[in-house]
Amino acid sequence: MPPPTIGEQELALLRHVADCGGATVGEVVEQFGAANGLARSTVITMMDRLRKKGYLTRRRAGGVYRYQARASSDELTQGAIRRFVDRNLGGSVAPFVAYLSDSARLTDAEVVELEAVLARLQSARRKESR
Amino acid sequence: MPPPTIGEQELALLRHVADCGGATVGEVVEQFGAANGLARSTVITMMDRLRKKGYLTRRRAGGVYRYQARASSDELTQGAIRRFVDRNLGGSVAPFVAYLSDSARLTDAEVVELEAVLARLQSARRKESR
DNA sequence: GGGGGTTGACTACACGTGTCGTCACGATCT
DNA sequence: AGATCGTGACGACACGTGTAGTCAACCCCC
Repeated sequence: MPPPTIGEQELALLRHVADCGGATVGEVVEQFGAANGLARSTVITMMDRLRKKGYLTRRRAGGVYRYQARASSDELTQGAIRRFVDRNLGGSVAPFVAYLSDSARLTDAEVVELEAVLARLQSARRKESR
Repeated sequence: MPPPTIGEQELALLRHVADCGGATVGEVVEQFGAANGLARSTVITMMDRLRKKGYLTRRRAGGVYRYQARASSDELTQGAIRRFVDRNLGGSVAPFVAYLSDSARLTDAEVVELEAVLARLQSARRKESR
């Protein structure tokens, strides 16, 4: 069984929990729920599904369940990107690189990071071909 | 009304038609349909939905409809990326830059392209700050 | 110890998407 | 003309996701 799919809203919620490093339903409702205009029952349903899909764990703590994400927010994001690239871009990141071309889309910090990434990439290539 | 959503399979089909620069149902079935194991009726349904959503146009040509994509394959891809970045990455491409770090994911050609993109970006920045 | 708020399990419903079958029609072949 | 074949319009169904209401159980405070 491949990892179950995740909807966009589910991913957002999952990431929120991951960022908090664990939270109760009440907390999630207060933060994520309120911010997104979701009813309490909606939040519970989503967390339950996420749990059944294996993305969340929970353990009783003081009469209440405390949920925890299996993966970190970063891992989740990387996974989402991987799926997107595979399924929508045919596995090639070239279109994405083209997307980056629009300078307005990158902040200065991102450009710097991109430079660093590229430098790392280039040195890795050199080593390989040696 | 924002542009109607598109499913992954729909996007793939739409892109196929765009790449062909117009095609009949029969052609799409033969190529895209066969390649993806889809029944003829499935292809027709999808093309019809795409048409109703405004992504495809059609005109009768020799007793048969010939469909044409409104946008080019590239535009579609860029649009899909934009949506993905907005909805799943919170509008920031930083996570994607991090994703690029894994050198195994880029071909040599992509690295070269990335260099070019970065060079363009850097000169644009310089100009801006001058 | 009884009430009122909190918590969680269940059920439910709408919509989009993926997938098909069927049926009627018009062109074709013989 | 009759059999055949491709075409297109519809209707249909399953599943995932987003969203919410209800109801019973539980806990804390007075």
